[in-house]
Amino acid sequence: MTAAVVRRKPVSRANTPEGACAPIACKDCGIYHLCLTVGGEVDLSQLDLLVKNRRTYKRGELLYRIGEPYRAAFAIRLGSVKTSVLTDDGRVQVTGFHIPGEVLGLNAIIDDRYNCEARALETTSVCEVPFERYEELALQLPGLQRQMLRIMSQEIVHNQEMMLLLGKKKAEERLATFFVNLSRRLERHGRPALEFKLSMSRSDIGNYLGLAEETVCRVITRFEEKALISTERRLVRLGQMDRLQALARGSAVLE
Amino acid sequence: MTAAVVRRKPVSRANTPEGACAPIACKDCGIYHLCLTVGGEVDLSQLDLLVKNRRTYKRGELLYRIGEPYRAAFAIRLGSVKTSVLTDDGRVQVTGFHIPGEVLGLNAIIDDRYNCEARALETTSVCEVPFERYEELALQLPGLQRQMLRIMSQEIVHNQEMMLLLGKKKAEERLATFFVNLSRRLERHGRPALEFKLSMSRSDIGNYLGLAEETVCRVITRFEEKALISTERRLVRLGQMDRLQALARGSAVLE
DNA sequence: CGTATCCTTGATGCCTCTCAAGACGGGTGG
DNA sequence: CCACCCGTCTTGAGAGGCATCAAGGATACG
Repeated sequence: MTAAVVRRKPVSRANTPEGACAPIACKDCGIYHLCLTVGGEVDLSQLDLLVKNRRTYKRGELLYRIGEPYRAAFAIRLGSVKTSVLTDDGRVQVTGFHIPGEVLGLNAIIDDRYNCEARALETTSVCEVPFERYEELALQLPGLQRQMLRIMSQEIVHNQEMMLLLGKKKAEERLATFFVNLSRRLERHGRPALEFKLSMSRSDIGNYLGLAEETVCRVITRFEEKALISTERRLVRLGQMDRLQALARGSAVLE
Repeated sequence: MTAAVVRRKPVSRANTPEGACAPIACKDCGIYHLCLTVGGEVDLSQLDLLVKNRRTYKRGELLYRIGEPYRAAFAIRLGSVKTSVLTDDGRVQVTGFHIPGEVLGLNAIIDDRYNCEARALETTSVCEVPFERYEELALQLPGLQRQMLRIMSQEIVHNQEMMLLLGKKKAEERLATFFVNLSRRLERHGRPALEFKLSMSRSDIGNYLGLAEETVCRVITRFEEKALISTERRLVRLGQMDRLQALARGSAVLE
């Protein structure tokens, strides 16, 4: 199974129909990316060492904890994961939500310890990518390094955007930004971008956005009153993306 | 000059007396680190291509802007720099302050464009590190890649801590965290850690911490009343580090 | 069908922002 | 060398956005 995936030929970067987007071969699946860049350059059998285990985590299970010795990076095939950091007195800050096709845990490669914790939001299937031989492999596969840098670079950009959001935006702008970004990422991974089911609770969203759970509810209600979105529990339909985007940018207010 | 620096032999990581800590050779200077890891492995003359220009920026001058094509990374020799990101409607979020011995602009290597802007807070001398030949060099210098990953990894950790601060901490905890962290970094670079001069304004600090300038002033005043610190304009003396640290952790309150 | 979890809405209070004004200090030009 | 000026810092008063506390309703799961 692993070998089959790894030896898959690089394909064009054109849009893939959703049906053809099997989790591990998805054009924007992290693992695929990691493999794509090295394909054809070296003996691909080496890559069997990279993608080893598949595993499923149940809702609430930890993929890794802060400070835990590095085991592997994780490419999500199905489900979703939240990552968070902690204060010494127990407060939690959710730092990100991760959907199929995304990779997490990469920056622990250098530190040898995870610097945040990751918890499955629902039943989640991942590829674990043990990188114990990372240093040697990197010597042979220059493209691998580039991919690593790219993924970490993206994370830095995301974190900077979050700092901007947490430091400068109002509640409505934060929620609008959240929906717009989630929508964009779903689209990038070939999934419906205007109607989807949230895998995280209002409480998680609030924690992520630096808001109280109740504030999240109230803002969502306001959005519904203005027909920006409609919701039913965790099912969300984005009605007016343009106005949402304007709100997210701060270039409009919800009059 | 450049060659001399580059060909410098690796030295022990023991503490260096402050006097011996010339900016570019400082044990924790970013450039030194970049060079250290590659020293002795390859033809060092290659490294002349890495560290090319020295340049001085005046207070308020931009090192680079958001979206500008990648020119170089910057190792600060003397002075200080702030980095910030912008909302579309012009709001600014300061994402970091950088002191001598630290490197910035690295993650633009992959994107080919800077993802934040950097501005000198005072007269600042930097080494510009043009990485146009980065990809080739990385092939020959595996240690270089590792250093890049380490620096980016540190930035991710810092950003995560900032998200925690911006999302969950109160004004007093934020200021305490700011002073403790700055002190730690100054110490790491062999400078006085309990008495120093801030290069940034109250307004910059407030922006960085997600607070209004006035709130920064008021909290500092409160700290002085409790004898945690003493200040005179931008000169700061940390009087009770233990209590500051307790505040920063959230495991104490300013009664 | 009961129970736990999640979501929603209301009332109240507080932390921090905003607006305002004055003090202080450093730099500059006469 | 002094006086002026402007940026920065400080403190006060008031307002507001969001957190907190509280309670009821909806949904999923065993």
